[in-house]
Amino acid sequence: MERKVRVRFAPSPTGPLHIGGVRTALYNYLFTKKLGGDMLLRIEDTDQTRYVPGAEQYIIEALEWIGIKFDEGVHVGGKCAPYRQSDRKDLYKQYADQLITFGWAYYAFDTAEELEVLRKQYESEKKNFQYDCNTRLGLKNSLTLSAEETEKQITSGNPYVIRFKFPANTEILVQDLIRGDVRMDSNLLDDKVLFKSDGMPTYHLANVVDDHLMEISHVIRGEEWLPSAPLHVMLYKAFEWEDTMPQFAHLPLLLKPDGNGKLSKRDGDRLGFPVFPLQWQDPKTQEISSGYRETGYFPEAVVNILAFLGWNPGTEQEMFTMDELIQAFSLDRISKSGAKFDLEKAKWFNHQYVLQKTAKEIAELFMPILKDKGINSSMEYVEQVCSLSKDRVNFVNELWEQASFFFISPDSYDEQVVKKRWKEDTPAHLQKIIEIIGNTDFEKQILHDTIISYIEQNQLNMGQIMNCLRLSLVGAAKGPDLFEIIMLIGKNETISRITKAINTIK
RNA sequence: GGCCCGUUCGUCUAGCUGGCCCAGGACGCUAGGUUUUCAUCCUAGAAAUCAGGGGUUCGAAUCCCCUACGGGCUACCA
Repeated sequence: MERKVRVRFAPSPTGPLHIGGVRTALYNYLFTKKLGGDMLLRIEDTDQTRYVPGAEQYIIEALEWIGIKFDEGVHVGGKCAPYRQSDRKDLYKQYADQLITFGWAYYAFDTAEELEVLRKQYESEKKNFQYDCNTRLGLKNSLTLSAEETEKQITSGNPYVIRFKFPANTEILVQDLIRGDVRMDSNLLDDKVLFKSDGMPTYHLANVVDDHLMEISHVIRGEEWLPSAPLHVMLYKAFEWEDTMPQFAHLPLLLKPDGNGKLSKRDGDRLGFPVFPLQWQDPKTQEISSGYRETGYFPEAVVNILAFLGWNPGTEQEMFTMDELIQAFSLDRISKSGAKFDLEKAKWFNHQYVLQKTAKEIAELFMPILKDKGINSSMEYVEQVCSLSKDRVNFVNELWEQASFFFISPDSYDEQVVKKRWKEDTPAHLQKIIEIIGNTDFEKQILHDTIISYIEQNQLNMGQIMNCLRLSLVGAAKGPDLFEIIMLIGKNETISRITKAINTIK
């Protein structure tokens, strides 16, 4: 049976979406679009205690920035609406009840405190407590209580949860598109809570019910879900939805570049690179975490970086547009082991995109930064500056550091260069050059030739004069072609800067 | 502790159906070249005894087993 490909990205609004989540969304997107399928955004907010205001909006904005388009979802609607689990709350109970009716689940009345005591007790005996087929018969639930007692507990308003009843002695097979067949022994699995005492389903129930109702064909998610995949498989079986059970693909995790462990939200800016797509301010602590967007990464670059963290096309091509990625993507080229984020490579990718963009595109992004610095240059001028300088930076916001001299005369001069190049007779020669510039046609080639011939005629050291001239105009030994700079800043400014240098240095 | 997943240059990885691999590419690094500067760019180089040990085989990074290490999960969180 050919089924329409439908995937979903289903984050919890517990804070800013972390970059690993963005990658998961991206892989889902690439996969489904390659196959002409649908992409849905579902918000899994079944844990009211962890709800963070603004997080949902953040997720939507981040995904939009990165360039992932949704066919259905909280923000765009669709035939399976609503797409927010809290708005679907009333829907889940009947499914939990259905499971109970058919003996796949049971009510449990043990309080969190009671279970905690049990866990402590087991721990002190170096054992591990688990609510499972070995222990459930000794606990307070509808399996051990009589029907009347169970009924009484429920009607009297005592809090209860609904747990999945894992069958004993069963081997559960999870067929993973990335990892192959994974088998687990049902005796080792615990009876997970499906329905909480607050009337909300847990992830496991809501996830399976919604994926079924939304006709999801493939579940592509992080590897942290692999251990609970057997439960999900069993739920499909219990609901008799096996025919349309989605195929699973568990993605390798994104690891911390230093040390070990998976990259977490907590890592923040400790590692020198953002872990969030967009900047985020914690509504409670006001603490700000940097984002890729604000740091200066292009969304295309982030997509390219993320795509290569755990996947590769099998060719030598490294630069990919979103469309190219969609064409090239396939699940079987995803690696199995976790990937560490490489900051240097990330910068290199961004640099490649700076290179690719036109001076005009870069200028448009540089303009606001200039405004911030109090510079009011024309677009034409900024564009020319960018055309000369953009290849030298990884990020647009590094342009100021690299090209500020195009806008303001240097206030200081690199001491190293002064020490090495600025000699007794330098001012006199520069004075001559001022004259040359003043009296020669203000044209790049002519100016160049005239100054060079001056140097040659006087048998001067080329580097000496040229470097001092550069020092006067730029303030340091950096920047593009000297004559390009002169042409751009103009005759008067050039002369005034040289004069200023002569009067200032030494 | 238990269960599950993983392990090729510092990093991302190619290699998956065994010989073309004394392991290829990219980032980074080093050295040259271009640029009279810096950066870009170009070229070259160092860099993995394919986690270790056993098999299978004429032949293994590639197949099997064991061990070690790393990671994930083990909540009325997702």
